[in-house]
Amino acid sequence: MPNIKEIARKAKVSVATVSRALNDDPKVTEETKQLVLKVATELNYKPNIVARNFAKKTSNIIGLILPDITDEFFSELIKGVDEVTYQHNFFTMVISSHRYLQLENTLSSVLRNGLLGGLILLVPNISATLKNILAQTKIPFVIISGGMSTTNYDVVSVDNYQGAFDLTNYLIKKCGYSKIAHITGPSDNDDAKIRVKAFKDACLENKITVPKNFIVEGDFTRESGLRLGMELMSLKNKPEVIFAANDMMALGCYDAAFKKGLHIPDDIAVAGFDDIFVSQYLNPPLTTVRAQIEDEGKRAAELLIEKIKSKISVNNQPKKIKIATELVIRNSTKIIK
Amino acid sequence: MPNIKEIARKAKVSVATVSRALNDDPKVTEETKQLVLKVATELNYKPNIVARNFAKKTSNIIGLILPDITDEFFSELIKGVDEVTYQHNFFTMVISSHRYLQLENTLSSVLRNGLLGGLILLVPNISATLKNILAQTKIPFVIISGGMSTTNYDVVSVDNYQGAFDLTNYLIKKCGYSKIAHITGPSDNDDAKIRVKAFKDACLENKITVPKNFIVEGDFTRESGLRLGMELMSLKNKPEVIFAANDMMALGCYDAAFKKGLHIPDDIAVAGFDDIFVSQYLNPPLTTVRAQIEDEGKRAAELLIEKIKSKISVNNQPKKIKIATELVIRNSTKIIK
DNA sequence: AGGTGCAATGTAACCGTTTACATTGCAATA
DNA sequence: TATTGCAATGTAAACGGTTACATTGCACCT
Repeated sequence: MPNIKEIARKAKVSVATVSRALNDDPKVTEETKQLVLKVATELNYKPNIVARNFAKKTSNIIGLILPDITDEFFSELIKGVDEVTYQHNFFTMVISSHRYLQLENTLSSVLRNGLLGGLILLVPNISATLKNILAQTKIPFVIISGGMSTTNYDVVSVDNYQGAFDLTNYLIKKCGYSKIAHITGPSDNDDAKIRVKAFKDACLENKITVPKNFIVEGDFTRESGLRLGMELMSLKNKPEVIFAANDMMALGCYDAAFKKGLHIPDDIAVAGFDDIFVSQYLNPPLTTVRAQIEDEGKRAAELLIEKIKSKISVNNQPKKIKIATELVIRNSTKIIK
Repeated sequence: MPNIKEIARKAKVSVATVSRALNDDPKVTEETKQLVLKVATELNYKPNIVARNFAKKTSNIIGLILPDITDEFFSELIKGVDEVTYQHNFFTMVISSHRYLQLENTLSSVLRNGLLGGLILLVPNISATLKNILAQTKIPFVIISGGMSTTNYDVVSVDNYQGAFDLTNYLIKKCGYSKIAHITGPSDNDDAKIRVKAFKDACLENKITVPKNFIVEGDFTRESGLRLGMELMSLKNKPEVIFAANDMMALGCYDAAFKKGLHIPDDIAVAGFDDIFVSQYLNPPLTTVRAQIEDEGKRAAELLIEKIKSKISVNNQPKKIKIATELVIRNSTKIIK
């Protein structure tokens, strides 16, 4: 396995010159650069990245920390991240936080062992301990999270507010629904929180009053959608439409409607958020909100690499990137007015 | 950032002793080991993994090379791989081969730059150039691929044969279908090839003759399923059931049936392979074959780590691991006899 | 007591690359 | 011609570990 020493010998120059030539240092003559490159090619030389990272005390590996659960978004996200990192000669390392409690451990060791040149962190919210850990680290990072509230960080997030607002607004203004319920996500999840907020704001703006028992807390699972959907459909004065904070819970509502013998959208309408792959194939197809997840990954990676390359990040205004959403109207809701 | 030199100073021992203590070398006294560990903890020491990998000329990073396309399996696969690697103190690096032509390039540089300690390679088939590259590499690898034909490699694969055979057999023996068609995957895809083989064998064993025009080649996309489904359904003597080589093409057949005004399963039955998430929600739910993809990732990672740790792999008999499949019977097929 | 063997620890080379600093040699200048 | 300055290249230290080899000192043997 050839190294720069060998190239240096063959090209009759010093290792420093070889290193400089290979790194396009302007201080080396075009002539010697060509010579070095020629010899390197002849020897089929490949730089030892570990040695380089070690010497430079940097790394061209970007860590992508994912929550424990498997999610169909992840492969899109990973694809987006990897595409950008690859273009910039970086690598993508996927790290699942295997138990949530271990996230902090995993993180604090991974951040300090020199392996990573940057970090993309996908988290449901930013805990105090997490803040602590992030405060101590020197390597640049970007957070993918619903909450933009996290004022001091660079954050990429789906535009939950716009998406949920548009959908709610559509249900009220275009469809004519006035009895409208919402199944929220977990109360500690930033995405979920913002969707509730947008839902409430849209109702308020349209002068729709929402009874307390029309807003119920789920946990993004299908089971919770089923359970809470049953509850809502069992009310004496039941809603005309249920807006579930994600498609998975909307799916649970389909199950609930089936159990109650209710027809969607005639007896009860349902809408979701995410536009997971299955949604278009449901019977009826689900009205929902779509976000470009692959794009989210790309934007996060671009932002991170920008930070890595220009180390001025520190005192800069933190960047907030929102991934636009798009209303996807299908047949689980209808125009009733 | 503390390093072993600092620990050595504080503990009044040499760096060699520190290194040994941290690596659980039996040659160091329990007493000094405890002392070193105590000091290390006090200093909140984290080993520099890059330096270690560099010194040992090994790496605890496992590369997972994925094809360009986004697939819902990938996140399951990644999860399985990462879970195992994590348990063994390895990391998982995901590398998408961004254009198929670049796979060879990506690979040959990645294999030689010292970054990876092992490789899991997901490929539709093993080309000659790929064989060449793999022949030259020193680092251990495992292939995830449909074809077990690849005799000289360690391979983990879904048991395509058993799955396709069982399904075909079920359609004939249990359901009583005798006019049975098959939409294959791409002819250069090993998984697809084995599924066809199993389909034919099962038909043969049950003395069912399949007309030539009942076996048509798709490319695993929904569009090809639609197109070929239309073709098959337009035949004068059309099949009673279509076995599509994956669920995506089965989905296309649903579209085709809808266009032709045919009812599934009464006018035409459909079966698939993979049991993707959407299949259970189709109308009617799809009869198909399921494989444990996460398990596939785990097995591949386990096998690879075993190879890495015991470097005797070379002259050993190559390991062939098959991931069992399971018949999933739903309502897109029915018993007609 | 002196020698032997071995367990515990220390010393220093080494991994491949980068880079601060030193050196060289040539062109421009007085 | 001697001096200066700078561009090109060279020398060697440094990065943080691991490990071959050297050293130490103690227990055991004769």
